[in-house]
Amino acid sequence: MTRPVVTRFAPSPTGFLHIGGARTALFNWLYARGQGGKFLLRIEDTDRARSTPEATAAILQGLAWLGLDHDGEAVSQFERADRHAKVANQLLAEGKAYKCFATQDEIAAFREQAKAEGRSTLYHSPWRDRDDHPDAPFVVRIKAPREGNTVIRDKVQGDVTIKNQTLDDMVLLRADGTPVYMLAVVVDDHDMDVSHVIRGDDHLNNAARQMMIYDAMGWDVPVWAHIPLIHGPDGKKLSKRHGALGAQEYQAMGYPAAGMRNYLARLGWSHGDDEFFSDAQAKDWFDFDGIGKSPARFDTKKLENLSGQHIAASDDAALQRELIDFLEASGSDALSASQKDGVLAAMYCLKQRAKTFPELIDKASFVLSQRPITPDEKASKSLDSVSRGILKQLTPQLQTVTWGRTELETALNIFAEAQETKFGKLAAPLRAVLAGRAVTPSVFDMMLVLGREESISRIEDAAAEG
RNA sequence: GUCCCGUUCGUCUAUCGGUUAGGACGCCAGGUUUUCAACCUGGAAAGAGGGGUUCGAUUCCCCUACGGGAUGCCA
Repeated sequence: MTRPVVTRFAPSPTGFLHIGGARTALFNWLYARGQGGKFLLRIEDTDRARSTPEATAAILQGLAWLGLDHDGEAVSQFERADRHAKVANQLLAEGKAYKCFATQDEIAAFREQAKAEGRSTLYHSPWRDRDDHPDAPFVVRIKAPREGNTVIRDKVQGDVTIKNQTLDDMVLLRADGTPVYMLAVVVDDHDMDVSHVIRGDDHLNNAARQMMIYDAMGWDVPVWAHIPLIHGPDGKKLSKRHGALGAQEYQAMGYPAAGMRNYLARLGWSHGDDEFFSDAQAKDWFDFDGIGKSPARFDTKKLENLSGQHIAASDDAALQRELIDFLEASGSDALSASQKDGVLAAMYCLKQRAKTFPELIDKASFVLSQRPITPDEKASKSLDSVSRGILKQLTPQLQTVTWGRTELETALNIFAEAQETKFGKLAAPLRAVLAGRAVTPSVFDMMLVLGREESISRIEDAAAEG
């Protein structure tokens, strides 16, 4: 029996979209999209004290940037509290759960003592089998099995066996009647028809607890896939101390979303020796077998490399669009129409050597500069006297951005013909540019002008003058 | 404390009992290049430790060490 594939990403809105969360979302998205299933989003906002609308917005924004589109509306877990309570009460009515009147102080005291005596801190409520119900606040606890084993059939971790005696009668409903996370996830995942639960392996132990609820309700258990967490460069658990870790920070640093997706997918998952791949390939290849079991560290250098490859492989127009979006998001001055045109025209060449959008901007400085351009002193010093002279002479003409490969090729031909003259030496850098191997603001600006029809006579004049 | 998971070059990883342990990023050297970058060639670099099982272990089992997670009326 095969259920339609439904995955979900269920972050709690207590902060920005963590890079680890982003990867979890990506895995869920890749699997759903690869299997022709659905990818749902659920905001786990049952912790009213820590959940904020700002955090929800940040998470939504992060997912949007990464292009991880979800199906349907995002579900608010908090709004489903009544449904969760209903399930708890059903369990209560069926005798599968019970009211526990133990106070938090009592339990805390028990745990402390148990710890001091080196015993298990597992709390066994005396109310599990009592019928007398005092008129006092209570929580609803599930009756956990005390014998046998629970085996989590995990697609990543394999079969993990948990002894039921290590499971406690976990709380389902708090004293104030609100549902607890463990209950909420199970009910929501069931109600949302989630077929595959792909999440961090910090939930591996929880799966056994959650299975108690599935069993008690007679529901089908989803397929589990607990993926290892991402660690910081020092191998320790990821925390804010490691610096920029939110998806938004990486967006702000100018990494293209496609590169980020590729990098994140490759972190902890592999498909043979494939390193650089497209979304289509990732969706096609993604499987649980390729997921490693050990935590991976975030490596900015590799992210940069992959980002550079994605920028280079991007469609010019799409890249221009993304660049404009990036500038907009970063609050930079908007580009003028001619600057946009110039960037687009230059893209074929620019994209070959930028790893991030800021680098792309940097390489495009000759296009973005205000005309006329004042020759770069430092750059022109590296030219020989003749070239410098030409550059100086042509400076007034450095006011156009209408150029492209055709113009460059024209210029190259001119230089090739002038091989015997002093201009011959400029043919090399020109060829380098055409081969996509070199570009500098000064040289490019010269070329930009030299390639123009009306410049030819000037060049010839200059050549004649020697 | 108890329970669960993990451990291959610096990093991400391949290997599903027999390989000179492969690739990628990074690094080093050389080449190309009017700068930077890019590019080309080459190089250094790994099975945590100890026991088994086996003709043969990185691979299977056990122990130890180290790392991580869980043990909440947090998610």
